[in-house]
Amino acid sequence: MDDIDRKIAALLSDDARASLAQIGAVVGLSTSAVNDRLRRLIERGVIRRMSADIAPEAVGLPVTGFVWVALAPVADEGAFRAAMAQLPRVTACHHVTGPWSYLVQIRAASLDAVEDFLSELKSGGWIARSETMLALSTVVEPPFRYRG
Amino acid sequence: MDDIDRKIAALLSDDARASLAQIGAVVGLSTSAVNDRLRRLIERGVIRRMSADIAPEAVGLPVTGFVWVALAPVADEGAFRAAMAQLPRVTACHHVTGPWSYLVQIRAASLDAVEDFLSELKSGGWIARSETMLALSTVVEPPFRYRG
DNA sequence: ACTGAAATGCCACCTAC
DNA sequence: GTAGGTGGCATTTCAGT
Repeated sequence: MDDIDRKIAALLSDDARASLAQIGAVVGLSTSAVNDRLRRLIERGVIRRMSADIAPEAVGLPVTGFVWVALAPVADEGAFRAAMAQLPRVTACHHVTGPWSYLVQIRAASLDAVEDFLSELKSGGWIARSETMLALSTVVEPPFRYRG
Repeated sequence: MDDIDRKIAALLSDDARASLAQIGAVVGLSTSAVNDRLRRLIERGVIRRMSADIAPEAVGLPVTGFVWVALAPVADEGAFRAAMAQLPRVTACHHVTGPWSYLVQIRAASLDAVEDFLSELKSGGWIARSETMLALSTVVEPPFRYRG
């Protein structure tokens, strides 16, 4: 993992369809050398996937919500995590420091859909308490992976 | 934007390097038809970019931080937003409802780097108050775009 | 670990329908 | 939207440094 590997990672982060020749021209390596490095970057898990970044509004998901979750004392934390990982509307879920256990970020079609999500959480019996915030506008946003 | 377009978006979200023929086989369309649709999806901004998803730890950025920001009353909000958009360590920045103005999400090399980021924010004169939380572990994470 | 060249195969594009 | 032909790359491989 040297500077050239990092440069390749940054280039492909910007354009996953860049050819080996194009990358080579930028980093000053032959296509073969770039091919070798790319193979290793994928094998070692440095590059997880090549993904199209979809505009969420364009697929009917204009609402971004942040849900603070305090888990119920009896909750099966593993099951909670598995459930979050499976839901396509959950774009992020972190165990965090501070007064709350988890921060869950979602994309939703509407405020009604946000409410439905909260109902699902509650009916699952996982949460003791929650607090929801909505994004009014977005300055920087990570790529959005549309999982259907 | 019909079901087939959404299917194409989801497929490319999973694998940006899928060929027109592969996509066509799944959605039941000829390569030409897929090509037309793909062109339109990109033109209309539904597909923003094709991007490699990089493992942040692999490029030396293992720490995820959430910084809640209350802007100073005199702060130039436009300048703040421009600054956030420019910083490569800022992975997300949203204007949010609730007691705080902004939620800024960062990736950092270490806790020291998080502290440096907060110092920068304060020295910029933008913020009145802030609160920082750290991710202890991550269940779901959006793709990470490595901007060098 | 990288170069350079050669070959194979595939892919996107175009035309015609 | 389909089907088919074509030209051009991109990836891959290999021998050599």
